[in-house]
Formats: sequence, structure tokens, C-alpha cells
Amino acid sequence: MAERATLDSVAAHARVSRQTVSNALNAPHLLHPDTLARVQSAIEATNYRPSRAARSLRTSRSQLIGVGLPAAGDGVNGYVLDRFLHGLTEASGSAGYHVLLFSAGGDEQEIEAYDDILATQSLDAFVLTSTHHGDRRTAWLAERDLPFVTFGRPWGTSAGHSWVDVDGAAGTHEATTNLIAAGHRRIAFIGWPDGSGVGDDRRSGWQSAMAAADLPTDGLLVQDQDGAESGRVAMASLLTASDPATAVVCASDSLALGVYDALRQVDGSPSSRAAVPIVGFDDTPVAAALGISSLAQPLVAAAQECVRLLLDLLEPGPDTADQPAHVLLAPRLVVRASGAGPMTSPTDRPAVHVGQPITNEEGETQ
Amino acid sequence: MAERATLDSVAAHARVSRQTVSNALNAPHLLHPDTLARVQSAIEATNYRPSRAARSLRTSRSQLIGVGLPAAGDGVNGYVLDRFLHGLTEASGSAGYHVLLFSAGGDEQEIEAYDDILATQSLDAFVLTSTHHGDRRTAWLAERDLPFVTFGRPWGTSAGHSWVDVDGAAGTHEATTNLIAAGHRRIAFIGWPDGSGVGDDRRSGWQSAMAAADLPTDGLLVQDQDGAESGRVAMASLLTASDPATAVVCASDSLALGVYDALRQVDGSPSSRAAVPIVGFDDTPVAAALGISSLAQPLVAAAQECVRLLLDLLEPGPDTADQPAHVLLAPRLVVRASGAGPMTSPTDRPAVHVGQPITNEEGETQ
DNA sequence: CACATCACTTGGATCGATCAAATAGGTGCA
DNA sequence: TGCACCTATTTGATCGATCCAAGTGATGTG
Repeated sequence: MAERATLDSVAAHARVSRQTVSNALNAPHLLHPDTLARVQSAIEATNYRPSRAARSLRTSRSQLIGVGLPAAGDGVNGYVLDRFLHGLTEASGSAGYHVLLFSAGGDEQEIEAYDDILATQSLDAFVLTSTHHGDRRTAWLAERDLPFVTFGRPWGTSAGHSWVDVDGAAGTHEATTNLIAAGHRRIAFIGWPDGSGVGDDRRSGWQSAMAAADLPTDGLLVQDQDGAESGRVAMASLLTASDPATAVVCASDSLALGVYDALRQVDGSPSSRAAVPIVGFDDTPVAAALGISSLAQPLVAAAQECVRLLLDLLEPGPDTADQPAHVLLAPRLVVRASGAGPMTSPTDRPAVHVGQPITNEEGETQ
Repeated sequence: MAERATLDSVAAHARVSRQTVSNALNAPHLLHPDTLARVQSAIEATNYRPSRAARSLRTSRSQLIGVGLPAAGDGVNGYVLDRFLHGLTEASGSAGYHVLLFSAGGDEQEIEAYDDILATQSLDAFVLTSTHHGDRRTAWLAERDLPFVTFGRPWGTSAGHSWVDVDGAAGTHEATTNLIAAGHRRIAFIGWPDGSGVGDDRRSGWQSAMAAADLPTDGLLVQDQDGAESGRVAMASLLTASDPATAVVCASDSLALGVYDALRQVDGSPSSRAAVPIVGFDDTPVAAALGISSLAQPLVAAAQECVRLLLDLLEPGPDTADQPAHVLLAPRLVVRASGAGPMTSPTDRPAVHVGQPITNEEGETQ
């Protein structure tokens, strides 16, 4: 294996000076076409690639973007994070950047990591996930003029920075409207306790859709911590009500899984599953496996937007706005349940009442 | 905000030379205790941290470890990868390293990324996941003497490199033995088609446990691609057999989910769930949510081992072995199902027999 | 013909750390 | 006294890129 090629070795090979080779890469318009061609073939021949360390030292830019991994189980679930990281890696890669991970057990610990990174000048920018009320990280970063973008709105605080987020309310609104169009009137929402920005947002979409159709929501809202067990309990209570729900929108796939389970408990026949349509959130493999409808976050697109906004900060062009930008993406409703049309109508199929294990063979009509 | 502290500025502050400050960090034993203390307080006062770029340029080490993100849905699932990345970030962080992501759509694309990284000298080492038969990546890296560790055995090829893996066979063996001890005799295994190293490994543990107890396995093995639907179909066929299974061990939680669903279809009452104990693999949130037993991979420990082996390669000590090291970790059996003892005995609860009109596909037995 | 202009190319200094070798000061031993 | 030796610290060179200012011809212009 030959020695690593350097700027000098390439220059010698092409019979030009160091700087000319450098220009061939960074400012090709300065070179005479013939020279450029000669240098490029020399670069090719020696398989030259500029040393990241040297370039970084001189330019004080590392071409690295940091992402704090949220503590497991906190906020974003593994599947969502995984896909987001994928998108981020791809998008930043094609812009010449790489993604660096650092662990972030909590705000303070994460800030400590920022401090270290700032001092060692090892990162150009940050992407924050799992924004929440009273997030101290954004203020810390803003104070020091470090470029960053958050995936998630700055709940509570005013937005002094750029962010990208998925419009949860629009998603649940669409899902609910869809169910209403299919004839449902008693559509329940199972979500999280008030106070979590994301949860409140998702709930509000359901509320607005119900309000827009003049449908009452009394007895249709259940709020509990995330998890299948919560969904199970919630669904059980919704079914025993005097005027039970005929469809359910959930703030997460975990809750949806619980709901699915509760419905199976009432009636195990496969066809009746669709009788009470369920809509989850995040479109995880679980939803796909069980045939539950779900709202898919456009994670790759979100990641691309994050990178785009970061690049605006890192390499501002002439037409780059000075104001921080905000991007809100709509989730996509993935309709599954019984492979039929948008949502099953309750007029076609009787609503499930508890106590009587309805054996409904109806099957996949329509 | 003050200027970034450099080696020189700290030296001036402590009234010593550059090199002395450098030694205070890298070779403290060379300094006089008094000098050391003086320098350290100067470092403290100026919040000095060595520039990564400069250090990297001089030492030609980046303190970065690369991890190729496997294409989504391929091999490792998001949850497992997430936890592994967490562990890796933590473990390498405490060793002074950071984790860099790069996308890897396939072997070739990944190798291209290696080439780039090699040329720019931007990474010190690699961690590979999702090793498979005929993996070209390891050979490529080994040829060029690049330090790397795989999380996953080198299936098929001989092991010329260090690796860490989870002993799937030991896990399924333990689970099966446990079920046998609880009185089960007809224990099925639902896995993947022959040829995938991981799948074959997990199957073999069940086989050896059955053999050790002199139990026949005829009609108890079903192999199909991963996914809940496969599990559902497999379980349906197992139940309709003349001598049906009373317990099931699965190669994945996805399959286990399908099995769970198929059992609910037969009998929806909650207590009967435990009648046919299910054991999944990976201990994902789905298993936890549904109360399915599962084999948890010690991902944090695996990540720590990966880092330890990498450090042996990167910073060999006097007592470091020259031979590549292999670490095999045992998964942990997480028993859930009905909160009772290890596994439910079939004598306590009647096994589920079918007889109902279930239309079965007669599927891939063998 | 001198001089400014333009297109292209070059050499020197620099980023901030580490490596290698040299220096200053003390101690031991002949 | 003289020389070797050890400790503690300093000086100069270097890693490989980019920035900056200066240098070379060729051409156009008054």
C-alpha cells in the first residue's frame, strides 16, 4: 500500500504548486482548464483526499454535526430515532458532513457535553431531539451563538431558533375527519396527561376535528401515561360506557397496541377487529404487523429539513434569510385495518358492545 | 466570551512553556509536583481543552469510531440498534472516543465509505453490525489492516478478527430447558429459513435442549421469513396438528407477536394467554407490552466489549494478546406471561386444543 | 514605450497540538 | 576538579491543509 497522498505529493505529480492543487478542489474557476485537467488526473491517480484533520485545523470547521441520543425510552422511541438518524446521516453525508453521536442522559449532562465540544472545537453544529417544556439546552446554545436546529418545537418558550417538527395535530385531525367521513360519531382519543407538548398537540387535532363536525366529546377522552397497558385499560372503560366509542385515535402505537389487545379480548374473531378502527401514531412495525392504521412521521424528510436549515446557518448564501426558519411537516395517514377503504363505517358493521362476543364474519367487504 | 484557550495561552498564564503544559496532560509524571499543580490550575482557570483537530493532525488519530448504520429493516431491528448505539456511545465516551455514523446501504456502498474514511484518515476504527454469510466488508478491512470489531460472528468464514456476539443458542436452550422443567413436552420452535447464521444458531439451542431431554421434535419446527404474519400462520398450523404444541419458542419478537395474536384468536380470555407460553427474542417493547417472555440481548455489555476489544487494537498494552479475541455473551431470559413462576405448567392450565373451524394453511412444517 | 490590467500561479506564514532533541541544574563517584 | 547521570524544562521542527500577499506573463491602452 502506497503512502497516503498529500497536497504536496499531488502537486509534485502534476508539476504545479500546492496551492494550485488546493484551488483545483476549492476554487476550480481560478485555474486554466488545461491545468485543472492535469491536476484532476493527478488527484485521481494518487487517490488523493484532503486530510480532515489538517483542513479542520486551518479552517476551524470539522464538518461534523452532533446529535444527542436521548435517554432510552424517553420521548422518541427507538424506531423513530433509528429512522431519523438514518435520514440525518444520508442528508448530511451528501452535504459533506458527518453525524457524531453523544449521549445525553439529561439536559445538564447534555450541556456539559456541549461545553466540551465547544472547547475542543470538534463540532460545527447540533441537532437536538426530544424538546420539552423548560428545555435548558436551547437557551444555553443560543447564548453562545452555536448553530443548532431542533427536531421538535420549542414548547412553551418563544422560538429564537430554527426548528423542524411534525404536525401531530394535523395528523390526528385528518385521521378523525376520515373516521367522521366514514360515518363514525363516537370517536375516542386516548392520549397522555396534559403538559407534554407533543401529547397536547396530538390531542388538539382530534378535538378540532370533532368540533368542526359538531360532535360531542364527552366521555371520549382518556389520558394516561404511555404504554400498552394504559391503552388496554382505557379501551375497556370506553367500551363499557353507555354510549361506547366506535373508533379510537391514539397518541402512540403503544396505546394503540393496548387498544387492539382489549378489543381482541372482547371478541377474538379476526374479522371483527375492523369493527372498531384504531389509529396509532408513528407507524412502527407493531402497527404494521397487527394491521393497525397509524400516522407515519416523515422522518427522512424531517431529517433533510434539519440539515437544510443547518446549512443555512453554517454556509449562509446571499439569499438566506436572517430569521430563524420553522418547518412543520404533515404526517401521513397509513390506513390498514382489513385492507378496505379509508375507514370502516359503523353503519355497515355493528359497534362492539361488551359482554357479547360478537362473531361477525362479514369479512373484507368494500 | 473570551478567546479559546490554546496551549500557548495556558503556558503564558502558568509561566511555563508549551511543552510543559502538554506534558501536564499527557505525561504528568515528568513534571515536578509544584509545576504540575500550577499548570493544572492554569488549565482550570482558562477552561483549556486541547483542540481535537490539531491533536489529530499531529498524532494522526481522530479518536473517532465509525459505525455503519445497517439499512432500515435489514437484520437488526431499530430497538436493538438503538440500545446498542447507546451503549457504544457511553462506553467509547468514557474511553475518550466518539461515535461517528455513516450510512451503509449494502456491503459495497459501505466499503466505499471505508475507502473515503481511510483516505481522509478521519476514523480510528470501525464497529460492524449485521454480519452475514459472505460478508465482504471484513475481508476488505482486514486486508488494509484497519482496526475493527464486529458485533456478530463471522458466519461462514474463519474468524481472522475480533468479534462480540450474543449466544442465541444458549438463550433458546435455556428457554426450552425452562419450559421442559415446567412440564412441557411439546415445545415448538418458529424460526427463519436455513442459511441465516443468527437464525440457525437460535434454532440449534432449541434442538439441543429437546435432544438433551429425549423429546421428539417432529412437527414442531416451522421456518418462514420474519414477521408477525409468519408467526400467526405458523401457530395456526401448530395448533391444528394431531399432537399440538403446548409452548413456543420464537426466533424473534415479531414472530412471537404473531403467535400471540393467533392464540388470542383461538381463545380471547386473558387467563388462557398463559396457557401456551411464548418466548420471543430481543425483548422489545412489544414483548413487554403484551407480557410475552423474551430473551434480552445484553446490548450495553456487548457494546462495552466491542469498545474494550477495539481499545486492545488501538492502544495495545504489554499484556494484550496478539490473537483476535472472541466474546460470546449469554442473553437473559425475561419471564413475563401471567406474572407467575418461570413458566406455566401445562398440568396447571389445560393446553389449547383446536377443533374449531379455523381454516389452516397446513403450512411449512418439517 | 511605459504602465495599468487581467488571468493564472506561486511561496511564505499559520492553525494548535505532539515529537525529538537540546539545555539547565543538581547529585554521585572517581 | 571532572565526567557521567538523572531530573525538570525548553526550543525547534513537523503534521497537511488554507489564507494572504506577491509574482509571472500576456495583453490592452494612452
